[in-house]
Amino acid sequence: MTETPLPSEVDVRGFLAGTVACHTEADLASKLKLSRPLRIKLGVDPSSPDLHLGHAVQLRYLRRLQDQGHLPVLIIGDATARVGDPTGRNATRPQLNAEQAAANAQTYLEQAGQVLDLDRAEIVHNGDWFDRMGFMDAIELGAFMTVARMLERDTFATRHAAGVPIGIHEFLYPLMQARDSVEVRADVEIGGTDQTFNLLVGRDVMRDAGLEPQVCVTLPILPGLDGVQKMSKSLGNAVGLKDPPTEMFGKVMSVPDAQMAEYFGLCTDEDPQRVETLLAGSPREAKAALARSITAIYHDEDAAARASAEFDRVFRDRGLPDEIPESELPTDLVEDDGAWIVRVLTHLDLAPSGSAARRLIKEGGVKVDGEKVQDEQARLSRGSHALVQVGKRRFHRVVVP
RNA sequence: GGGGGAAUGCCCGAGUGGUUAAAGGGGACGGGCUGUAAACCCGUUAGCUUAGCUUUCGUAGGUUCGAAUCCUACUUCCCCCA
Repeated sequence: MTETPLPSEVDVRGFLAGTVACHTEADLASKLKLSRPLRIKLGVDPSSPDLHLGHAVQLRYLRRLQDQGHLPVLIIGDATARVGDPTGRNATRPQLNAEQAAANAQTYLEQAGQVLDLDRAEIVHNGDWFDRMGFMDAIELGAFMTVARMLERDTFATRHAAGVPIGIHEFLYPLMQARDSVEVRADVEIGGTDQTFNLLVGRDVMRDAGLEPQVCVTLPILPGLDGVQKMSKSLGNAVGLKDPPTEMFGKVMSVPDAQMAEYFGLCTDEDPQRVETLLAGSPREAKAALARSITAIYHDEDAAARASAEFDRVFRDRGLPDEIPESELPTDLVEDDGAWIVRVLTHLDLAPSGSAARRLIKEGGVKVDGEKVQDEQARLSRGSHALVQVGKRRFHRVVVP
């Protein structure tokens, strides 16, 4: 018994396309009826200066709402960054100092601007209000939460059970985030599904402040390049929005096959029909299309095409990349019979230590001018130019004085 | 305040006097293969011009022919009781 959807229901569906959950749809429907731009809050902690595709999932969603006429309210969490969001952490986060937070915030905005139109967004820093609050204000905020409720959270439950310490300040984090919602009078707050608890606390705190509770919309979490854990810079499984084209392309090529569909959906604007066709075909081709599509978003079509061509050249055909760093060896590295390969490798940072360099040679991972180096004692003769290669993808041209 | 426990290599984690530079796993790196920096298989994973030497198991001392393993003090952390 399907009924004809009311106009607001249509709006709700459009609003929520691609999201995971919404608390509550009824609230959202009534907010949409206000026929004014909704204030969409996204809180970001400048804890790490580099944004990656995981952040972009949220930014891209925000961009869509922005294009529907809503107003993104970006909260730069310079205060919250100094506390550290415990979500998903099995250890207390390092607390940032004010300068680090400020510097990170700057680069954050630069990168967010690749996705969002910052001229049509409101940007605020939560230090503006938290720095003014006194200790008693914080206590009052703390009265909002019960220890039992906090301990129900998986993050804390796990840590508590494992005997990993939990700082009191970490309990305050969700309350700070909730307080932000009051300050900016958020209509809607968005975040990853792992943020559900934090988002919902905002509803309670807003209600108490005599405001309409915000609608909480959660978005899927993008898995990292390992295909298992969530994308995160500290896990080293992230594709940075600032990554140069070839690196971005290459990293996407290392996404496990099973995650391709998810990446297409969350990171690209590709038409679902086309995606289906691609996924039905050669996985190699599909992934190349994915990599190209993503690279084009953060660079341009041209750069993506070049990155794609270079990838084929370097990895499929075992050729040389476009740009190879070049440098001249310092003279103190060069002896009468030339420059010792082990020293050259460590000097160029192609190996972290002499022992590691020797190991690489033993493993057959070092080539000079395309020839595998067999002898650890090999020298690059004086006055020569040499192309040094380690593994499949690290190249360096050196001039031996 | 009282009692108990823990600190090991990039991470997790075994190891309670002697082939222990330290099991196993993860990660990373290298090789092979390929459809890619997927998957799979193999190898490497402290430093040092390396058949050898030096340093490493929270810190500082001590016992011993010999210690990550025993003792003392210190530091840090966790748990339980109050």
